[in-house]
Amino acid sequence: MRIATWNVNSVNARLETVLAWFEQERPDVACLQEIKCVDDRFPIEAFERLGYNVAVHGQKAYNGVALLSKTPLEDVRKGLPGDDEDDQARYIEAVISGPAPIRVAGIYLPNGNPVDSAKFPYKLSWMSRLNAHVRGLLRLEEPLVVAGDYNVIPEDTDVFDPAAWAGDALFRPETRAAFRALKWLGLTDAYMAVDGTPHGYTFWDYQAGAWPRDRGIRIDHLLLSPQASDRLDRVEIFRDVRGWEKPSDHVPVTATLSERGASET
DNA sequence: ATGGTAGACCTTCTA
Repeated sequence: MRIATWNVNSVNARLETVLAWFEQERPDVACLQEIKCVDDRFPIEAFERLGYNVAVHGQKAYNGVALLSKTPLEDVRKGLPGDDEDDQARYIEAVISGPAPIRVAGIYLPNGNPVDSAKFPYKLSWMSRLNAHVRGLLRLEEPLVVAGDYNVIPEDTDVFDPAAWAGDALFRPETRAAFRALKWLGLTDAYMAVDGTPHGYTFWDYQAGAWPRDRGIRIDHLLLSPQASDRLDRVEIFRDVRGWEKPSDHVPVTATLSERGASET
Protein backbone atom coordinates (compact mmCIF):
# COMPACT_ATOMS: atom_id res chain seq x y z
CA MET A 1 0.00 0.00 0.00
CA ARG A 2 1.39 3.37 -1.02
CA ILE A 3 0.34 6.48 0.89
CA ALA A 4 0.96 9.96 -0.51
CA THR A 5 0.99 13.42 0.98
CA TRP A 6 0.94 16.58 -1.14
CA ASN A 7 0.30 20.23 -0.45
CA VAL A 8 -1.25 21.16 -3.80
CA ASN A 9 -1.67 24.93 -3.22
CA SER A 10 -5.25 25.10 -4.59
CA VAL A 11 -6.70 21.87 -5.96
CA ASN A 12 -8.76 23.73 -8.56
CA ALA A 13 -5.98 25.97 -9.88
CA ARG A 14 -3.76 22.88 -10.06
CA LEU A 15 -6.23 20.18 -11.11
CA GLU A 16 -4.55 19.23 -14.40
CA THR A 17 -1.14 18.91 -12.73
CA VAL A 18 -2.52 17.02 -9.74
CA LEU A 19 -4.47 14.56 -11.90
CA ALA A 20 -1.44 13.99 -14.12
CA TRP A 21 0.58 12.87 -11.10
CA PHE A 22 -2.23 10.67 -9.82
CA GLU A 23 -2.59 9.01 -13.21
CA GLN A 24 1.16 8.40 -13.29
CA GLU A 25 1.67 7.09 -9.74
CA ARG A 26 -1.77 5.89 -8.66
CA PRO A 27 -1.17 5.90 -4.89
CA ASP A 28 -3.64 3.85 -2.85
CA VAL A 29 -4.17 6.67 -0.37
CA ALA A 30 -3.46 10.39 -0.53
CA CYS A 31 -3.58 13.29 1.89
CA LEU A 32 -3.99 16.66 0.17
CA GLN A 33 -3.38 20.00 1.86
CA GLU A 34 -4.16 23.61 0.96
CA ILE A 35 -7.02 22.66 -1.30
CA LYS A 36 -8.20 26.28 -0.82
CA CYS A 37 -11.88 25.61 -1.41
CA VAL A 38 -15.07 24.75 0.41
CA ASP A 39 -16.36 21.16 0.27
CA ASP A 40 -18.79 21.91 -2.58
CA ARG A 41 -16.01 23.21 -4.81
CA PHE A 42 -13.76 20.18 -4.45
CA PRO A 43 -13.49 18.30 -7.79
CA ILE A 44 -14.74 15.01 -6.34
CA GLU A 45 -15.86 13.52 -9.69
CA ALA A 46 -12.40 13.92 -11.23
CA PHE A 47 -10.90 11.76 -8.48
CA GLU A 48 -13.80 9.31 -8.50
CA ARG A 49 -13.10 8.71 -12.19
CA LEU A 50 -9.61 7.58 -11.14
CA GLY A 51 -11.15 5.18 -8.66
CA TYR A 52 -10.87 7.13 -5.41
CA ASN A 53 -13.22 7.55 -2.50
CA VAL A 54 -13.05 11.12 -1.24
CA ALA A 55 -13.44 12.86 2.12
CA VAL A 56 -13.09 16.64 2.23
CA HIS A 57 -12.66 19.14 5.05
CA GLY A 58 -12.66 22.41 3.14
CA GLN A 59 -12.57 26.12 3.89
CA LYS A 60 -13.09 29.26 1.85
CA ALA A 61 -9.88 30.70 0.31
CA TYR A 62 -7.37 29.21 2.77
CA ASN A 63 -6.26 25.86 4.17
CA GLY A 64 -8.51 22.85 3.55
CA VAL A 65 -7.53 19.17 3.56
CA ALA A 66 -8.79 16.04 1.82
CA LEU A 67 -8.31 12.29 1.99
CA LEU A 68 -8.44 10.02 -1.05
CA SER A 69 -8.51 6.23 -0.93
CA LYS A 70 -9.10 3.41 -3.37
CA THR A 71 -10.96 1.52 -0.64
CA PRO A 72 -13.81 3.04 1.39
CA LEU A 73 -12.98 5.55 4.13
CA GLU A 74 -14.43 4.71 7.53
CA ASP A 75 -14.60 6.47 10.88
CA VAL A 76 -13.91 9.88 9.28
CA ARG A 77 -12.97 12.73 11.63
CA LYS A 78 -12.79 16.35 10.46
CA GLY A 79 -11.00 18.93 12.57
CA LEU A 80 -8.38 18.59 15.30
CA PRO A 81 -9.94 18.26 18.75
CA GLY A 82 -8.93 20.42 21.70
CA ASP A 83 -10.21 23.91 20.78
CA ASP A 84 -13.82 24.61 19.86
CA GLU A 85 -12.87 28.16 18.79
CA ASP A 86 -10.52 26.90 16.06
CA ASP A 87 -12.35 27.01 12.73
CA GLN A 88 -9.36 26.48 10.43
CA ALA A 89 -9.65 23.33 8.30
CA ARG A 90 -6.30 21.64 8.88
CA TYR A 91 -7.03 18.08 10.01
CA ILE A 92 -8.79 15.05 8.55
CA GLU A 93 -8.56 11.45 9.67
CA ALA A 94 -10.08 8.15 8.56
CA VAL A 95 -9.60 4.41 8.64
CA ILE A 96 -8.63 2.98 5.25
CA SER A 97 -10.62 -0.23 4.96
CA GLY A 98 -9.19 -3.46 3.57
CA PRO A 99 -7.54 -6.72 4.66
CA ALA A 100 -4.92 -4.72 6.59
CA PRO A 101 -6.77 -1.58 7.70
CA ILE A 102 -4.74 1.50 8.49
CA ARG A 103 -5.65 4.78 10.12
CA VAL A 104 -4.44 7.85 8.23
CA ALA A 105 -4.46 11.44 9.47
CA GLY A 106 -3.84 14.24 6.97
CA ILE A 107 -2.57 17.47 8.51
CA TYR A 108 -1.83 21.01 7.42
CA LEU A 109 0.08 22.33 10.38
CA PRO A 110 -0.01 26.13 10.77
CA ASN A 111 2.88 28.06 9.24
CA GLY A 112 3.33 30.30 12.30
CA ASN A 113 4.99 33.31 10.67
CA PRO A 114 5.54 36.02 11.66
CA VAL A 115 6.77 34.75 15.01
CA ASP A 116 5.92 37.98 16.83
CA SER A 117 2.25 37.66 15.85
CA ALA A 118 -0.54 35.48 17.25
CA LYS A 119 0.19 32.98 14.49
CA PHE A 120 3.23 31.53 16.24
CA PRO A 121 1.48 30.70 19.54
CA TYR A 122 -1.39 29.30 17.45
CA LYS A 123 1.09 27.01 15.71
CA LEU A 124 2.59 25.82 19.00
CA SER A 125 -0.82 25.27 20.57
CA TRP A 126 -1.95 23.35 17.46
CA MET A 127 1.14 21.13 17.80
CA SER A 128 0.31 20.55 21.45
CA ARG A 129 -3.26 19.56 20.53
CA LEU A 130 -1.91 17.24 17.82
CA ASN A 131 0.40 15.66 20.39
CA ALA A 132 -2.52 15.03 22.76
CA HIS A 133 -4.71 13.56 20.01
CA VAL A 134 -1.97 11.33 18.60
CA ARG A 135 -1.18 10.10 22.11
CA GLY A 136 -4.78 8.83 22.26
CA LEU A 137 -4.56 7.22 18.81
CA LEU A 138 -1.34 5.41 19.72
CA ARG A 139 -3.10 3.75 22.64
CA LEU A 140 -5.16 1.87 20.01
CA GLU A 141 -1.91 0.10 18.98
CA GLU A 142 -2.96 0.18 15.33
CA PRO A 143 -1.11 0.95 12.12
CA LEU A 144 -1.29 4.76 11.99
CA VAL A 145 0.18 7.26 9.54
CA VAL A 146 0.14 10.99 10.31
CA ALA A 147 1.04 12.66 7.03
CA GLY A 148 1.03 16.16 5.71
CA ASP A 149 2.58 19.59 5.48
CA TYR A 150 4.04 19.92 8.98
CA ASN A 151 5.61 23.33 8.33
CA VAL A 152 8.52 22.02 10.43
CA ILE A 153 12.16 21.77 9.33
CA PRO A 154 13.38 19.04 11.68
CA GLU A 155 17.18 19.29 11.28
CA ASP A 156 19.93 21.49 9.86
CA THR A 157 20.32 19.02 6.99
CA ASP A 158 16.70 19.67 5.98
CA VAL A 159 17.33 23.26 4.83
CA PHE A 160 19.69 24.79 2.29
CA ASP A 161 20.85 27.54 4.65
CA PRO A 162 20.15 26.85 8.35
CA ALA A 163 21.49 30.22 9.49
CA ALA A 164 19.13 32.13 7.19
CA TRP A 165 16.15 30.24 8.65
CA ALA A 166 17.15 30.47 12.31
CA GLY A 167 14.34 32.85 13.29
CA ASP A 168 11.66 31.40 11.05
CA ALA A 169 8.59 29.76 12.60
CA LEU A 170 9.35 26.59 10.63
CA PHE A 171 12.79 26.26 12.22
CA ARG A 172 12.52 27.90 15.63
CA PRO A 173 13.74 25.81 18.59
CA GLU A 174 10.21 25.69 20.07
CA THR A 175 8.86 24.30 16.79
CA ARG A 176 11.56 21.68 16.44
CA ALA A 177 11.16 20.69 20.10
CA ALA A 178 7.41 20.19 19.61
CA PHE A 179 8.11 18.02 16.56
CA ARG A 180 10.60 15.93 18.53
CA ALA A 181 8.04 15.57 21.33
CA LEU A 182 5.58 14.23 18.78
CA LYS A 183 8.10 11.66 17.56
CA TRP A 184 9.00 10.74 21.14
CA LEU A 185 5.44 9.51 21.62
CA GLY A 186 6.65 6.61 19.52
CA LEU A 187 6.32 7.74 15.91
CA THR A 188 8.93 7.05 13.23
CA ASP A 189 9.71 9.56 10.49
CA ALA A 190 9.33 7.51 7.29
CA TYR A 191 12.13 9.60 5.77
CA MET A 192 14.62 7.23 7.42
CA ALA A 193 13.77 4.80 4.61
CA VAL A 194 14.79 7.18 1.82
CA ASP A 195 18.01 6.24 0.09
CA GLY A 196 20.59 7.70 -2.23
CA THR A 197 19.71 11.40 -2.05
CA PRO A 198 21.84 14.18 -0.59
CA HIS A 199 18.77 15.77 0.95
CA GLY A 200 15.03 15.29 0.99
CA TYR A 201 13.65 18.72 0.21
CA THR A 202 9.91 18.76 -0.43
CA PHE A 203 9.30 22.50 -0.83
CA TRP A 204 10.89 25.24 -2.89
CA ASP A 205 9.54 28.78 -2.69
CA TYR A 206 8.14 30.35 -5.84
CA GLN A 207 10.31 33.39 -5.20
CA ALA A 208 13.96 34.27 -5.77
CA GLY A 209 14.74 31.30 -7.98
CA ALA A 210 14.54 28.85 -5.10
CA TRP A 211 13.84 25.85 -7.38
CA PRO A 212 16.53 26.38 -10.05
CA ARG A 213 19.04 27.06 -7.25
CA ASP A 214 17.78 24.05 -5.24
CA ARG A 215 17.16 26.21 -2.18
CA GLY A 216 14.59 23.90 -0.64
CA ILE A 217 13.39 22.68 2.72
CA ARG A 218 12.02 19.36 3.98
CA ILE A 219 8.68 20.06 5.64
CA ASP A 220 6.30 17.39 4.29
CA HIS A 221 6.49 14.33 6.53
CA LEU A 222 4.90 10.96 7.18
CA LEU A 223 5.11 9.83 10.80
CA LEU A 224 4.33 6.17 11.51
CA SER A 225 3.16 4.25 14.55
CA PRO A 226 5.20 1.13 15.43
CA GLN A 227 2.57 -1.09 13.79
CA ALA A 228 2.91 0.94 10.56
CA SER A 229 6.70 1.41 10.63
CA ASP A 230 7.12 -2.38 10.94
CA ARG A 231 5.68 -2.52 7.44
CA LEU A 232 7.63 0.40 5.92
CA ASP A 233 9.34 -0.54 2.66
CA ARG A 234 10.34 2.74 1.02
CA VAL A 235 9.85 6.45 0.75
CA GLU A 236 9.86 8.45 -2.46
CA ILE A 237 10.06 12.20 -2.92
CA PHE A 238 8.84 13.26 -6.35
CA ARG A 239 11.09 16.28 -6.75
CA ASP A 240 10.73 16.27 -10.55
CA VAL A 241 7.13 17.42 -10.12
CA ARG A 242 8.43 20.81 -8.95
CA GLY A 243 9.70 21.34 -12.50
CA TRP A 244 6.36 20.59 -14.18
CA GLU A 245 4.09 23.20 -15.73
CA LYS A 246 2.17 25.23 -13.14
CA PRO A 247 3.64 23.38 -10.17
CA SER A 248 2.72 23.56 -6.52
CA ASP A 249 5.55 24.86 -4.34
CA HIS A 250 5.45 21.43 -2.61
CA VAL A 251 6.06 18.03 -4.24
CA PRO A 252 4.35 14.72 -3.43
CA VAL A 253 5.95 12.31 -0.97
CA THR A 254 4.93 8.67 -0.67
CA ALA A 255 5.56 5.87 1.80
CA THR A 256 5.04 2.27 0.72
CA LEU A 257 3.97 -0.24 3.35
CA SER A 258 4.04 -3.99 2.81
CA GLU A 259 0.63 -5.60 2.48
CA ARG A 260 1.26 -7.97 5.33
CA GLY A 261 -2.06 -8.38 7.13
CA ALA A 262 -2.94 -9.17 10.72
CA SER A 263 -3.31 -12.90 9.90
CA GLU A 264 0.38 -13.12 9.00
CA THR A 265 1.81 -11.38 12.06
C1' DA B 1 19.47 45.78 -3.90
C1' DT B 2 16.31 43.35 1.85
C1' DG B 3 14.44 42.37 -4.19
C1' DG B 4 11.39 37.90 -6.17
C1' DT B 5 5.75 34.52 -6.86
C1' DA B 6 1.35 32.40 -6.54
C1' DG B 7 -3.60 31.87 -5.22
C1' DA B 8 -8.02 33.52 -3.52
C1' DC B 9 -10.78 37.40 -3.44
C1' DC B 10 -12.45 42.41 -2.57
C1' DT B 11 -7.60 45.54 -2.70
C1' DT B 12 -5.17 42.63 1.07
C1' DC B 13 -4.10 38.21 3.27
C1' DT B 14 -1.57 33.97 3.42
C1' DA B 15 2.29 31.45 2.43
